[in-house]
Amino acid sequence: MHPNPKPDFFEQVFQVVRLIPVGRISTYGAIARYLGSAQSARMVGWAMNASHSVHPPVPAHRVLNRNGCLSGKMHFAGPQAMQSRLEEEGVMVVDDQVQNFDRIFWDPSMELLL
DNA sequence: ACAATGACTGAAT
DNA sequence: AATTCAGCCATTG
Repeated sequence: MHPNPKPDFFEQVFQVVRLIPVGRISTYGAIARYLGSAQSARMVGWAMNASHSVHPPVPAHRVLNRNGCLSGKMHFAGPQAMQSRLEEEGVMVVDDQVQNFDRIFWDPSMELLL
């Protein structure tokens, strides 16, 4: 990879995602909003796409779209990798949709007041 | 430098 | 309630 011209945004995304507790999930939009770019949800997704080779690891499987569905599962090692990881953490997934979405939703701008 | 793309979202239909 | 439209902006061709 080339030197980081502006890795700030990605790095901030990684930081926040790493704070999502086990057994909880968040969304692209919520993270984007927390970072001040409410309309940059797509960039959060793009950051996740780049998060595989990042250290320390980023729990990208805990980031879903606003409907609570595993929109990014295709980008993991296997087609079921994302769901498996979530289920290992106690998150129930049915038909690519997380269950009890409202209950386990972790919103950084609400939970992570600074 | 311009056009297209995407792990999205909120508004409009 | 479900589907479509249009913005969003970093990255890539």
